[in-house]
Amino acid sequence: MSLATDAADKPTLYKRIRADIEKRILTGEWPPGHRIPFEHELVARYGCSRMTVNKALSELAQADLIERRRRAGSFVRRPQHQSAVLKIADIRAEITALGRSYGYELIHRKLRAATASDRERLGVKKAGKVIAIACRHSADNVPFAVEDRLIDLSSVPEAATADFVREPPGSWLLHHVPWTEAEHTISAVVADDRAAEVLDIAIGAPCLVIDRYTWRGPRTITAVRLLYPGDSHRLVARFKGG
Amino acid sequence: MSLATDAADKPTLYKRIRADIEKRILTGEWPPGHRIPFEHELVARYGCSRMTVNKALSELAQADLIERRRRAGSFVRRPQHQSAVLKIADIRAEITALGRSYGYELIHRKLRAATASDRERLGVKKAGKVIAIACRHSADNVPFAVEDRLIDLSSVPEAATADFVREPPGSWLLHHVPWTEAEHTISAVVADDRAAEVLDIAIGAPCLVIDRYTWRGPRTITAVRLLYPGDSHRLVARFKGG
DNA sequence: TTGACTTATATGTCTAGACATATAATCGTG
DNA sequence: CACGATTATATGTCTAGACATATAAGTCAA
Repeated sequence: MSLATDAADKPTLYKRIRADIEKRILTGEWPPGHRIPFEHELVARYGCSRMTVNKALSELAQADLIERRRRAGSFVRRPQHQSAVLKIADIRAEITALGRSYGYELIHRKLRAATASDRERLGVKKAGKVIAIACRHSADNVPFAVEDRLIDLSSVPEAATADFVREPPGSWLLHHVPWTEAEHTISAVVADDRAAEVLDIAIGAPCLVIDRYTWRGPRTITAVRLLYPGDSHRLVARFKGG
Repeated sequence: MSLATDAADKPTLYKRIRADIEKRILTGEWPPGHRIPFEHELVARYGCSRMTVNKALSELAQADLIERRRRAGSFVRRPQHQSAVLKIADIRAEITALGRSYGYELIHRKLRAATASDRERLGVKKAGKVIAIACRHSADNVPFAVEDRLIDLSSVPEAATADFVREPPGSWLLHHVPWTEAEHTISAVVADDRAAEVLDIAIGAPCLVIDRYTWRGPRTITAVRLLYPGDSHRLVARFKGG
């Protein structure tokens, strides 16, 4: 028999320290505001060097589980209910993850000079060209979401050469634009006649709306509105405690 | 003069290394998949020890900006659009932050033995007592949200002694229960007659729903449903890039 | 009491090494 | 060519120190 004696091969020491402290916080044994043992105390308790406990504490601080204050010590932070991690999966991934077949359909694609309302929606001042796209995503041939998108061509000139007939613009952008930042706004509306027709639902049915605004550095990339039938779609946000 | 040659007191070295790399990723100079210089190369470039560049790279890895692979190197990860930080503020804080006056009203509070549907909603198997609460939050005396909550008394026995007449249950729990985890589910519905009456909106108006399920370790704490008039409330989730 | 000054101390950062370990790449062999 | 064994190497973890620095706490004078 090899050397895996008991539980799994123990993780590294700093991870064990980190997990020990995390457990005491999670169970409430060390409530918010509680002062965690000083580094030199943990050094004594675990018989290791200060750098090792420092690494454990630094990671806990980066995860917002504790707060470190010079000369004072490290303290358990109070839970941040107001901050949760929202998973907004790529639509294709979301549908295939459910074991359903993904379908995509371009409704229209238009290249045009940015109108005033385009500029407002993209948050840019200068005139320029944009691509306006409407398309539909479906699962097992049932409409799943309708997408309404604007791409700023001055930020993504390559987009002019893509026709978006086979590949959804979201996936195309993901593969052609480097790292981006994004902001999502979630709201609820009732389906108007156009949405009702495209999604094959009743006029007045509740819909979940995600408006996603994406940019890189100071440059706007794209603004997109996704409309989901309210009874078939939910967003799940999980609080991240480490 | 010491060795701080140019600009202001530069941040610490590892932070500068981290920022340098981050910038190249953000601008797209190093696209997803690109191999970041090896630690020993960065050591040479910055003239520091390996621990210093290791700390910079470890933090970038913890922030999911890069991926580290033994023997292979460190690589820029592709943007994780599917993960965003959702701010779900405390309702009182949210309203007062808008400069409006906060109002709270208890509609009913009932202590009872858990019914089958209570147990299902809380995700517990054993019978026990619960508190069921309905209340309303308002801004400048206009209904803002209606709250429907279940508290598991076997997890939070002290809740039996709180009347929730002045203090909303969310805020009470925040101050009486240690660290918790939570899961939020967001969906859209139309107002039924009861919701329409409490929120003073039309029947059939769109509403945003947040279902929050909170627990600590294995113990369920509370399940709450918040219903917001769809035209007056939005959730904002910002992509966290580090 | 209050404000200015001093001191003690916990964290923040860094070094120049060390050994461990996973794995990409290479080499041999059937 | 296929596949197993070997090797090289980049990262992972750790040490025993060092000095820097912010700041809580104490000291002292106005």
